[in-house]
Amino acid sequence: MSHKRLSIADLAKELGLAASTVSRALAGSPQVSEATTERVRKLAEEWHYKPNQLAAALRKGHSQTLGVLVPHLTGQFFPEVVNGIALEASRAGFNVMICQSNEDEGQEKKNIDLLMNARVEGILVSLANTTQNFAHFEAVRDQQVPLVFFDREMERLVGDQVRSVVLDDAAGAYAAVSHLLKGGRRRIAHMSGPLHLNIHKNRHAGYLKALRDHHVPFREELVIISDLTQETGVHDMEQLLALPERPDAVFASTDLAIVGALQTIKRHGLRVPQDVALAGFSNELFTALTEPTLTSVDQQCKQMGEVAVQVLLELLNKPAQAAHGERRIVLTPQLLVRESSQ
Amino acid sequence: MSHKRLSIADLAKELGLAASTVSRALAGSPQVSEATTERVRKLAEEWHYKPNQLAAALRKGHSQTLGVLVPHLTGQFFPEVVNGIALEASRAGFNVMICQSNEDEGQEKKNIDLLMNARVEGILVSLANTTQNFAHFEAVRDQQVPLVFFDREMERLVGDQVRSVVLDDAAGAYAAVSHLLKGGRRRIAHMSGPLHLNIHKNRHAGYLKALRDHHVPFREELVIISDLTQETGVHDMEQLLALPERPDAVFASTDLAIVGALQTIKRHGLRVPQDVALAGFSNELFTALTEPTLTSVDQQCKQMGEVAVQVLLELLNKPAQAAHGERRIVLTPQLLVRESSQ
DNA sequence: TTGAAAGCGCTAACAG
DNA sequence: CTGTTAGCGCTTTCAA
Repeated sequence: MSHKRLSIADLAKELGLAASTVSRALAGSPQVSEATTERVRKLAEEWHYKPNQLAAALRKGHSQTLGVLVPHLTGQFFPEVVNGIALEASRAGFNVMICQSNEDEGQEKKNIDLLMNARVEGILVSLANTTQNFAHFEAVRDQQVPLVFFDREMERLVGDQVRSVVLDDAAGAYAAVSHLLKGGRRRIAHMSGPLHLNIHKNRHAGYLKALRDHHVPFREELVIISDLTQETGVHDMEQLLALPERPDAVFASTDLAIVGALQTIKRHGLRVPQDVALAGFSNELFTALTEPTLTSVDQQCKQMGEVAVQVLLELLNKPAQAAHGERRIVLTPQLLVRESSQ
Repeated sequence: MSHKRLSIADLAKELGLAASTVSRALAGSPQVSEATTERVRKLAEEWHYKPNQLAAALRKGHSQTLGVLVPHLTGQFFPEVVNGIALEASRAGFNVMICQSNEDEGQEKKNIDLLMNARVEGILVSLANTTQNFAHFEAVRDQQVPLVFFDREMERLVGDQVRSVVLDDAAGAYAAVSHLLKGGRRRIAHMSGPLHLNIHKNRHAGYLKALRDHHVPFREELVIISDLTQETGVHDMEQLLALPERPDAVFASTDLAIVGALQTIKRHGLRVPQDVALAGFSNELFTALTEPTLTSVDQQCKQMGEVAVQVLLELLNKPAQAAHGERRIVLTPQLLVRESSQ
C-alpha cells in the first residue's frame, strides 16, 4: 500500500486555506464561515477524503473504540451478546474491536495486551474457562482502563473501574425446576456440568432450592455430572432410565444435553412430556425445532451486551459518581415454556 | 481516562538513554547492545509499559490490522468463517477489526468508512443481501486497499487489488441432488430462495444440472421460491404434499427450511427417508440433532476464512505478482450424508 | 473568521 | 552502539 492517501494538508493547499481551518470545517465548528465550510465539505466529498482516525486519536488522546474479548463466537450466546454490544456501542458513537481467546489463557493475555496497545477506552470481557492467572487484568485496572466482565466474571478483581454484568443462573434454574414441580413432577433429575464452574454450581443450587421450597426430597441418584454434550445427554439419560424408579422430569444445564435426553427417551418408546418432562438452559435455536419443542431458559444475551456497554460508558463519562455505583449487575433469565414440559 | 500512560520518553529519561535507543531495544534491534536491551526490557516490564500502537501505526504508515465486515454473526456460518480469519490473521501477526452490517446497506457503507478511517491494511467483506449501490467499495479500490470478498461477492467490482473466495454452491447442490437421484428418487422438489441472490441461483442451477445429467425431467411445480425460514419450510411442504403426485425427495437451499419440511412430513404420518428423503444446505448444528438426522452440504467455513486471509496477505506482500493471480477462488463444499436421505 | 505553531508517541534517517 | 532530528496527520492553543 505505497499509495499516498489524502490528508487535510492536501485539501488545505488546494483550497488556499490553513490546515487548522479545514480541520475545524470538517468538524463542523461554528467558528468557520458557512461559505468556507461548504467549500471544504464539497472538496472532501469529491476527493473521497477519509480522516485518519489514528492521527486524530493520537492527538486527542482517545480512540472512541471499545475492546471486546470473548472466549469464542460459536453457539447462540456470544454472537448475540456481541450483537448487543456492537449495537449499543455504535449508538454511543464508539467503534468496537472484537477478539477471541479460544478459551485459552495465553491467547486471552495476548488479546488484552493487544487491546491495551490499541488504546481502547474500555474493555468488555468474558473469561476463558481455563484462566487461572489474572495478572493481565491487574495491568488493565492499574492503567485505569474501565473493565466490564460479562457472563464469566472474575470476582477477585475489584477496583473503581471494574464492574460485572452476569446472569442469575440460580434463578433461571429455580424457575425451570419450579415449573416442572408445579406440573406435578416429583422425581426431577438434573444433568449438571462440573461444579467448579460458576454457571453449573449456580444452576445446581437453583435446582436444590426449588426442591426444598416445594418440600420435595433431594435424591442423590438423580443428579448426574458430565460435560453436557449431546452424547453425554444420551448416555446419562440411559443411566437415569435404568434406575429402579425412573425420573418423571429432567432439567439439564445445557440444551445440547437435553436434546440427547429427548432422543434417548423417544428411543425407549416413552413420551415427552407425558412420561418424562424436559427443560434445558440457553434457549438455543434448535430447542424450537425439535419435536416436541423444548422448554428452556433464555439468557437475555442481547440485553446483557447492551447493559454491559451502558455500564462501561457510565464509568467512562463520570468516573467519580460511578465509583459509588453497583459493582455487579445481575440480570434475570426468562423461562420459555414449550411443549416438552406441559 | 485522564490518567497519563507511559511513553518511550518516560523510559528513556529514567534510563538516561535516547528515545530512539529505547525504541530500538524494544523492537529487538541487533544494533543495540545486549546490556542496554536487557535494561530497557526490564524496566518496561516492571512499569507495565504498553507501546502505543496508534502512534507506531501513524509513523510507520501501516497498522498491522485487517478489517472484517460480515452481515451478521448468527448461525454457524459467519462465526466460523470469522474464526478462520482471526486464526490465520493472528498467525501472520495481524490484528482484526470485526464489524457487522446487519444486512443493511447503510450500515455496510458506514462500517467500510470506519475501517478505512482506521487505516486497516486490507478488508475482508461478505456483502449485505440488500446492497445495491457499490460506491463505498469503489472508494476502497481507488485507495488501493486490498479487498477480498468472501461468500457473498460483488462480481462487478474488478481491480488488481480485488479478489473473491466463494463456495461452489452449484457443485454442493449438484452433489446433494445426485445423491438423492442415486438413491432412486425421481420426483425431487427444490425449496429455493430469491433467485437474484447468487447463492440461491447457483444452488438452483446445480439442482437443474443434476436432473439433466441423470435424465430426469424438470417439473416446474416441484420448485418453490420463498425466504427459506422454518415456517416457510412448513408451509411449502404442505403445498408439495398437496400435489397430485407428491415428491419423493426434497432438496432445500437452507437447513431451516428442511427442518420445517421434516416436521410437516412427520405430521402427515409419512416417513423420512422411506416416503420422502431430505437434504439441506449449510450443515447447521441442529441437522445432527433432529430425528432422523439431516443430510446437508457443509460449507467449509473455517477454510474459507483462512483462504481469504491468505489471498489478502498475498496481495499485501507482493502486489505486483499477485496482479496476475486468480481473481476468484472457488472452494468445493462437502456433502454430509445422514439418515434423512438413505 | 482564519492562520501559525506546537505536539500527541513513535520510528527512521543521518550523524557521530 | 547511541543520540539528534524530523515528521506521520491531526487538533488545539494562541495570535492576528
